[in-house]
Amino acid sequence: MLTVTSVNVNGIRAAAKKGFVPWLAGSDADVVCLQEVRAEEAQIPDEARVPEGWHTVFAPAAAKGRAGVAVYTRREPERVRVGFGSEEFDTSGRYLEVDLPGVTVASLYLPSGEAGTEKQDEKYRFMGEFLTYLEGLRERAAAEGREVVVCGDWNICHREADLKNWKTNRKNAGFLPEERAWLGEVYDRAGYVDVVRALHPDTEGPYSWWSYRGRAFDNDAGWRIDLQVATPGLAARAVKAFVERAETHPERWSDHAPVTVVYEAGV
Amino acid sequence: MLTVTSVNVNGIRAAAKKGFVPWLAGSDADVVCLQEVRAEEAQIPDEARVPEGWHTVFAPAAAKGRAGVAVYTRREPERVRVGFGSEEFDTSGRYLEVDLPGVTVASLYLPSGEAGTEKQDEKYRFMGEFLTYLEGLRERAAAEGREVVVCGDWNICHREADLKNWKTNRKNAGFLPEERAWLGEVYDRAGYVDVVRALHPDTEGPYSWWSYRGRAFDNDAGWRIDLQVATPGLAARAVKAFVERAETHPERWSDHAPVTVVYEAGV
DNA sequence: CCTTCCAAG
DNA sequence: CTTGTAAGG
Repeated sequence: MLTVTSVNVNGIRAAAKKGFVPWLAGSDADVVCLQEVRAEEAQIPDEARVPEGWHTVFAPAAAKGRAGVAVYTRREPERVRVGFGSEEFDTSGRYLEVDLPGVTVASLYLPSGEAGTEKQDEKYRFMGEFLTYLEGLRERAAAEGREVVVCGDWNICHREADLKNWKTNRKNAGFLPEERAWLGEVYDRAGYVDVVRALHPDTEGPYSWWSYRGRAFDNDAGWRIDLQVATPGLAARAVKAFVERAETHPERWSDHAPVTVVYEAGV
Repeated sequence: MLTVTSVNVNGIRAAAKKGFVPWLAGSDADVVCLQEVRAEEAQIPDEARVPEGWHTVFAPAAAKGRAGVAVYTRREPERVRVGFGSEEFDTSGRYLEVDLPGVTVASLYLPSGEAGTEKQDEKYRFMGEFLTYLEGLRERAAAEGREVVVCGDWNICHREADLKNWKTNRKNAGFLPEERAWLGEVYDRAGYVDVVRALHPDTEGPYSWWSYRGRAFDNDAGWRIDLQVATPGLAARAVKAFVERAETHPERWSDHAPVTVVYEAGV
């Protein structure tokens, strides 16, 4: 049994003031992947940086207050790798991998982009390099007999069922045709599986992000952009998946909600 | 009878959320001079911008979110003047004058400075130009038979009794020998009177500003930098002066407290 | 320590 | 609308 949670904390310092720490203390997960930590390790309060019972590794961005990913594990990782071999992105606080027995777990924070701007070009550059990396990762993992799951904020919805207002967002970053096609490549060409969608093929959402603007959260006008993208062998072991909307964290300590998957032990 | 209050609000938008509006509603003053408004008029909520029963005039700074002075009066002013004829400072949101029958009331926000930096040079430039202006103002007012009071945050303490920690602040902006000497010139050469000190010659303070850092307020480690500097004829009419420390505005909607003087009617 | 700004999301 | 940063105080 392996329980993995992914959550974009939107600033761990702000989240720590609003309920992240008790949420983590109550979590049953074996691994928690964080995105948008937005702090250097030294700036994070102890309760969040070295919580009782967890090993934590951080990959902050070179730019202060930006991006930053982390992985919290109950057992110490066998190995830790920062970045994915990209000159442009390895110091941008967007990718971190840890090896646990038989499985590699990654925390990814893909650039959010903005249609028609240089930020979108950057997102496309990241996507290009990262897809190549994912293919190699799957091959290496297969050769070693290990599974992989890339958790994180992918900042892309694949299908209409993945966001409430898909019609009005067809020209917005996160649901552009090129982005959707790319995510299709991650599944069809690189051979990964969107675990939550595989378990819930016919549901709207479940959304994991709601804008702070307007009444997005109250209207459940959300996006399913926080994904667990796994190798088929691991995906086949997924027995349960859920998103913690307001019910379980009513304090709303982030604009994203935690996405959890329970993976069975053997095959 | 003329009651005049001066207060540095440290951002009128923040102050308005913390109690400035009810404080104003409960004020007995005829004139209230504000400093550090830190907003353009359009950004100020109505309750603070056009409060019931007041006429308000604003002199914002060209730089957004900086400085800014205002004068609130119960009767409409006869005339309003922004700045004091300085090319460098007239758009800096630091000086505003209104003429009321027989008396000119000004709201001043003197640069705070920082010892040994360009900011201190700017403060000295302001002080130089402003002293010249004050001399001319007193002469013109005398010729017209009018009195003058320049209310505001002067950002200088004249004497040791004007700040709690005078020993440790002798090399800090606000209590530098040159600044203290300059305030002496305002009194001795330009002929103005520090009204609150004239009424309370032998008291420590009363302080009107306490840093937000550390426990300055709780320890009453304050500075008396918010002054009413008047022509001798008006100063002679002052019958009462007080600073509203925590007692009367426990919400602490600014790091400064209002300084009020009651001036008798005739001479 | 607090209030603005701005960029980013 | 919220998070950081930075400057200013």
